[in-house]
Amino acid sequence: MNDLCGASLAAAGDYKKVLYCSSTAYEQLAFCELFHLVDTGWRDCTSCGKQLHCGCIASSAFIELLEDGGVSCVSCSNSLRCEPSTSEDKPEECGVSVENSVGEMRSSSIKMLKHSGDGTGDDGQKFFLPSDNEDASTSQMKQEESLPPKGEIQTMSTSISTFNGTSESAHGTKVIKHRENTGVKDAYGSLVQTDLTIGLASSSSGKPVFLPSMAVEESELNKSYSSFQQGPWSRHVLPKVPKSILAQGFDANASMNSQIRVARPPVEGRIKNQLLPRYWPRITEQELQQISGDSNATVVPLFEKVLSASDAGRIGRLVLPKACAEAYFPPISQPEGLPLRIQDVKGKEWLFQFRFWPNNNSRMYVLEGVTPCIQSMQLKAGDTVTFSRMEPEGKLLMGFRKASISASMQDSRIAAIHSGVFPSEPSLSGVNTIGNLSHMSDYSGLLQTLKRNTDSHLNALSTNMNSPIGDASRHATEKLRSKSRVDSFQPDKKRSRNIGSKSKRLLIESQDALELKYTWEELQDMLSPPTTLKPSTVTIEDHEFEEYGEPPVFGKGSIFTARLSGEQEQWAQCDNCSKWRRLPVDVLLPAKWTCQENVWDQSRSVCLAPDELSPRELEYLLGLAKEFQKWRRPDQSHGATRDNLNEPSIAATTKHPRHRPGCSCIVCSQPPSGKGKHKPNCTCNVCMTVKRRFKTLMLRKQQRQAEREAEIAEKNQLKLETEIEIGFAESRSSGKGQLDLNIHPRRLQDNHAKSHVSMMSLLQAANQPLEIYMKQNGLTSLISEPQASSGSQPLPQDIPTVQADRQGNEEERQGLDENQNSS
DNA sequence: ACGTCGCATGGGG
DNA sequence: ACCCCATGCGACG
Repeated sequence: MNDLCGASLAAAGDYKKVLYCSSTAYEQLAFCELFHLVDTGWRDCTSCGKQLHCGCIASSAFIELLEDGGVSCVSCSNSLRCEPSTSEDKPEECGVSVENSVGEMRSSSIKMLKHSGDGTGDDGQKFFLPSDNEDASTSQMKQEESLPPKGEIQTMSTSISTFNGTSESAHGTKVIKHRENTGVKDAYGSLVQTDLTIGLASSSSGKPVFLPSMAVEESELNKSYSSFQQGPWSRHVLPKVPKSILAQGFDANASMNSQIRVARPPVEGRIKNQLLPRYWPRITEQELQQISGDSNATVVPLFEKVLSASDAGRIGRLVLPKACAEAYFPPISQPEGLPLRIQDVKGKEWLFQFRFWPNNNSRMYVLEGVTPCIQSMQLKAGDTVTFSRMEPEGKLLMGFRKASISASMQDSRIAAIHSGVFPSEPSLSGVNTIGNLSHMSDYSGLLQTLKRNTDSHLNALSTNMNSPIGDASRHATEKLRSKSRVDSFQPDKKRSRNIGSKSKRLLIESQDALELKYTWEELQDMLSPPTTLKPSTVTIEDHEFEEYGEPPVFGKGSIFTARLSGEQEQWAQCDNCSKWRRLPVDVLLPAKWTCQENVWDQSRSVCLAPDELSPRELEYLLGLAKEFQKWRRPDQSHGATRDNLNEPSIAATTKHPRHRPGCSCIVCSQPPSGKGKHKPNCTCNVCMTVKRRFKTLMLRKQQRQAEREAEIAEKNQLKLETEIEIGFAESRSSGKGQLDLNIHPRRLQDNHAKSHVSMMSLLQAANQPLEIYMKQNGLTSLISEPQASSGSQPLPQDIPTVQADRQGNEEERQGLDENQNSS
């Protein structure tokens, strides 16, 4: 366990002592929790040697530190003392079972902390955290474990709800707390107050940093990323830290106090030191109540298991952890075992065969016949089943928890890829934009983007990621913690684990595969406040918070472009002169960047150098970025749905009345007049769409015509040669023709005079490549020629078209198919 | 051929 | 080295 505490471990012994025998420092208590709880959940006081744990089932989340040095269980209200006692079997003493509490702690307003430096002018330490607007339901979804990354950022945490104010421990650790009402009710029905705590921490490098407790838990960010998407985002600027404090090199931090999912150590003595924490029940009080219903019975959580692929598969066998089976299920001596009745949450009783297989002089326990039950709960690999026991009758109960992170992980993955640092594929599309390094609306995306930066094949891996598994992140964190920093940058095949356990046979790529390769310090260094908005300032206890409506900016905002030639570029804006400079695609810029740092183009390495982009080109470029952002935040883009977001970067047009931003109709799909030119054989999405739609239109017309002809035939008007027409929209300023396939059939009647196409030519047209058709009709391009650039070095003729990554293209294809089907 | 049963294998802690 | 356990796989019906 030593490695969990990093440099501060030496103090552990003392702290343990303080923890139970002194009334002093909250942070010390929490610190002990951090390193100690990972073990078994039981702890012993170093002075009296006694194991402390509260046997009260409901109490494991909170304790209260009493003024006289005692500890009080919030739930059972037992006041506990660290006095030598012989009654070890009685749960009269309450340690704290807050094994997960730190990970659950949430700041409701500190999102980014910036430490003010140690007087040496350091300004690089920033800690961003997103807002935490989670509600009770998201809180319920989480499972967590809170362990600080070893040797990276060491934190301690407090979760004492009674403390409010500023304290300074004998070790110079400063903790400032501010209490907020979150509006969320805890399992006891009380409003949850969030204690916003700011602590002084130090990094392994010895540099002090400020950070909230959330920062200790990267996986938390993954798991609850969806709740992070909304602001505000805050930055806390702390006053200068006295060197006397810094010299302590000690870690404090911050924490919140909330109703949480708590890992409960085994309730039965015979197993308490054997059961792996991964099996500890993490059921919440609410869930327990759900299970027990209105009855007065007590529900004792026993254990839980993350379903493996084979557990959830069709074999219908759920492998039980050996220790759990032997501890909580009836003893069996024959492999055939016993039938076992287990009641589910709905009250339905299931009959399973509880048995074992002899295995290497051991046993492997399984529940057989679980398929119907698993299916009725709609569980799949990665979800968690929980086992409890109703007391006093002893009835076995089972519940479940879905792997709630799946969706958000998926989304975040998409988001990450769309904001990819290094687009890994040549552009397939003429018009897509990637807001590279732009506002990150989620950390998960950010983290994965970072990951992507160093591990390009991850993308391929994550493509196979069907269902990220909740528990896996815990392992990821454990792994992260146990790795040296250097190691964390090395390729590591062991990382491709999954489903909370250990087989590489599993098909599902877990979050583990997305494991962070950056420490929080490194990561936070890449964050800076959003440049677009002025923060509002709030002062809490002399501490100033800047609150932003936007997430922090990761690195330097830039725009990725790709030309039809396949050439990729990146455009970034100078912080001094605001000119946009063209950069290599693989450049990662710091948050602050100026022309002077433009080492890639000496002729534009000073602000005086002229803009490479004409105003018009720039407008277009920014339009792309803007559209991309809208796409990233569909809720702000007037109801755009996934379907019509497939070509997100299309600059706005008003070409047709029903156009909405994000509209993927063919009219809107075309770049604005004067921008871009696609070759006849271009297979980009837009052109393919044009072609498909053209073909569809032709077929429809053919169909309509056939119907009409049938009518005509009925009327014996045999000689009528039917003509229908195809409307060609007048091109805009360029005067070149553009295909307007959005013309409503009815409108065709009105345009009768324009062009007439016989049935035969129609059929031909529908079956020949579009470009041939166009050539025959005097059309050279779907998209008109670009305007001449006004810049001294004109943009290549194919205007930056921003690239689509794999995911984007997949979505596009899907979307196009949908369009196709619905049209 | 296919599903089930019982065990075997082997990765990983 | 030992144990756990995810899942592979042969035998069987």
